[in-house]
Amino acid sequence: MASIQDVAQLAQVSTATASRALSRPDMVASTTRDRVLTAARELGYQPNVIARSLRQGETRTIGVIVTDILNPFHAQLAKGIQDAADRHGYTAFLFNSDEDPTKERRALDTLRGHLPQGLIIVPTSGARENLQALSGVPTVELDRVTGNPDVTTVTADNATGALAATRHLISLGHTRIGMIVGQQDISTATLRHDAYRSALEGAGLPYDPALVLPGNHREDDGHRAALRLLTLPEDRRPTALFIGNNEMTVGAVLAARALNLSIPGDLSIIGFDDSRWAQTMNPPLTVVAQPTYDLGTQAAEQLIRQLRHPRDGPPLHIQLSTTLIVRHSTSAPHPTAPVYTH
Amino acid sequence: MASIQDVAQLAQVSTATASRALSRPDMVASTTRDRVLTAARELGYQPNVIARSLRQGETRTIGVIVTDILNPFHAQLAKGIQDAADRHGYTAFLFNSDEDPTKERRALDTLRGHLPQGLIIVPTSGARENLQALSGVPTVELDRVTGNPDVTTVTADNATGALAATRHLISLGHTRIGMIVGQQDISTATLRHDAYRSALEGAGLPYDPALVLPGNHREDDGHRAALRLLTLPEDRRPTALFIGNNEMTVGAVLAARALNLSIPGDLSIIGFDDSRWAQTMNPPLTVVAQPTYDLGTQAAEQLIRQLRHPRDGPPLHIQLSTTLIVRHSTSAPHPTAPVYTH
DNA sequence: GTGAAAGCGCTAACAT
DNA sequence: ATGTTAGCGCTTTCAC
Repeated sequence: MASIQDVAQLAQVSTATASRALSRPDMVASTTRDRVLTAARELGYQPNVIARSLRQGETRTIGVIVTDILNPFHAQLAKGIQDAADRHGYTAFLFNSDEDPTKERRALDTLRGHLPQGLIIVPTSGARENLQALSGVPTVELDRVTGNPDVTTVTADNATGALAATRHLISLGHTRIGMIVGQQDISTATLRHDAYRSALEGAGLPYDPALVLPGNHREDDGHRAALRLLTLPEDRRPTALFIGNNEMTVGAVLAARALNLSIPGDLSIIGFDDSRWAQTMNPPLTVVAQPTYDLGTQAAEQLIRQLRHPRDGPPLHIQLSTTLIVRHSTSAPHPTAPVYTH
Repeated sequence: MASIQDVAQLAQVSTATASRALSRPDMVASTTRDRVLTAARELGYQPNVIARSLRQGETRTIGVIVTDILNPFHAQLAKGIQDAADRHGYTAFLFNSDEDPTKERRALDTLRGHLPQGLIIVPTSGARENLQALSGVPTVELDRVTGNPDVTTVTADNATGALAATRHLISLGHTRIGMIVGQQDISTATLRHDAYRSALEGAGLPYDPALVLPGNHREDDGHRAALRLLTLPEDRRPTALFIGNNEMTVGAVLAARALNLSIPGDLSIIGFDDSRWAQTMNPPLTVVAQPTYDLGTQAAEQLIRQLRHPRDGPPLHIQLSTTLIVRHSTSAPHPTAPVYTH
C-alpha cells in the first residue's frame, strides 16, 4: 500500500509537507497542495491510521459493548451508535458480552489494547467491577446503569413506561397482574419492577410476590416463568402479564399458546420494547416502546461531545421517553374468570 | 496506561526481554520470566496493539461488511464470524453497507486504513468494483458472490433450497405459483429464481413472467409486490407465493392479511431463510432454512486458514446445505380456486 | 511555506 | 539468556 513517503516522493516534497497538505491544507501553498493531492489520488493513498494513532495518541475509535447483538433491540442500539459515530469521523468497535460478565471482561481487555478514546456499554451485572479496567476512558452507560455517579448515562424512561403499562392493565379491570422481571442487579429490571409495584399499590391492589417471577432476559426464561404463572390454580392465576423485555415476551406468548389460552380473551399480555415481531404477531402486541435507535445515537453524540470538551461540567444523565402502544393483546379480563376477592 | 517500558523497569530488565517474556516465554530464563510477568500483572499491563501492529505489519484484525445488521440473518452471520474470529485471536471490525454500494465503498476505505489482514463481505451489487480498493487482502465472499473466481466463497445451497421450495408447492397441487425475487445482480436472487423456474418447467408447468416480481430485499418491496400479485384477476392470481428473502416475506404476509386472504386456505406462502418471526407467526411459516450462524463461522474459519497458509491451493467454494421446513403456511390450493387451464 | 529530525510503543535483528 | 538498536508510518516541533 502506498505510504505518505510515496506520495511525498511523487509530489517532490518532504513527508512533512505531504502530511500537512493532506491534514491541514491551509498550512501549505496552494500549488504544492495540489501537487500533493494529485499524487495521493494517483497512488490511491489511504492514510495508515495505525501509524497515525500511535503518533497522535488518538485512535478516533470508540468501543461499543452490547449484551446481545442477536436481540433486535441491541442491534438497533449498535446501528444508532455506528451511524452517529461515523458522522463524526469515529469508528466504532463492536463487541458482545452475551450477558456474561466474564466475556464482558475479555471484551474490555481486548478493547483496551486498541486504545479506544471512549466507550459505550450496555453493562452486565459485573460491569461495575469490570469497568475499572478502562477507568480513565470516557464512558457512556447505555440502556442500563451501574450506579457509578461519575459516568454519563443514556436511558429510556423505564419507570414511566412500566407505570403506564401496569395502569393500562388495571384500567381494563385486571386485579391479578403477573410480572416476569429481569435480573435483579440490572437497573432496568428493578426500575420496571418497582414501577409495577407502585402502580398496583397506587390503585389499592395488593402486590403478590407469587405473581412476580424472575427471568434472565432470554426467551426460555420467559417461557418457563409464564408456564409457572399460567398453571397456577384458576383462582390465583393472573389474568394479565407484564413482561420485562422483548425476548421473554416471545417465550411467554408461546407458553400461553401452548396452554391454549387465547390472547387477550384468557390472558392479556403487555411487553416492554417494541419489535417487528410484536407488530406482526397475532394478535398484535401491546407494548411499551422505546426510542431504540435514538438511544444509540444519543449515546454516541454524548460521548463524542465529551471527547471534544473533556471535563466540561458534571456527567449528564439523558433520559428518553417511552410510549405505551395499545394494540390487541390487552383487553378486559374474561368475564368467567373469577373476580379477585379479599 | 502502563507500557512495556514500565514493566521492564519494574522487573529490572530491558524492554526486549520484557517483550520476549510476554510473547515467547520459552526464550527467557524462568526466573526473569516470573519477574516480568509479576511486574506486568502488578501494573495491569495490556500490550498496545497499535504499536505492535505497526511494528509487525500484522493487525490480527479482520474486516467484516454485511449489508444490514438489523436483519437477523446478517446479525447472525456477524455473530458467527465474531465468535470464530475471537477463538483464533482475531478481532473483527464490523461495518454495514445498508445494501448501498457507495456506503460499501466508504466502509472499505475506512477499513483499509486499519490494515485488516482479511475481509469477509456480503457484497452489494457494486462490490465487484469496490473490492479493487482492497485487492491484495485475502477475502471471503459470504452468502452472495460477485463472480470473481480468485476469491473464497461461503454460501448456502440456494439452488437446491429454492428447488425444494417450489417442488413442495407443486406437489401440493399448485399450478400458479408466484415468486418475489431479489435484485437481479445479487447472486442469491438469480440462483433462487433460476431454480424456481426449472422446478416449474421440470414439472411441465409454464413459467409466467407476470407472476414473478422483483423486490429490493426490504419488507416494503415484499409488501408492494405481493399486493400486485394478489390483486390480479381471480383466474390469474397465484395460489402460492415463493418469496426470495426473509424481510420481503414479512411484507408479503402482511399484504395477504390486508387483503383478508387466509394462509394457507387462500394462499400458500413459503419464505427463504428461517427466523424467530417465521416460527411464531400465525400460522407458522414454511421456509427454506439456512445454517446462518455456521455460514458466519465457516467464513471466518476459511479466512483464517487462508491467512495462516497463504496461496495454499486454489480458492475454496464452501457450500452449506439448506433445509425445507414444512410448517403450516402451505397446503393444497383452495378447492374453489379456479384450476389452471391451457 | 517548507524540510530535517524526533518519537509514539513495540518487536526482531544483531550483538554479546 | 539478555541487552542494544533500528524502524514500522505518521505528525509535529523546531529550524530556516
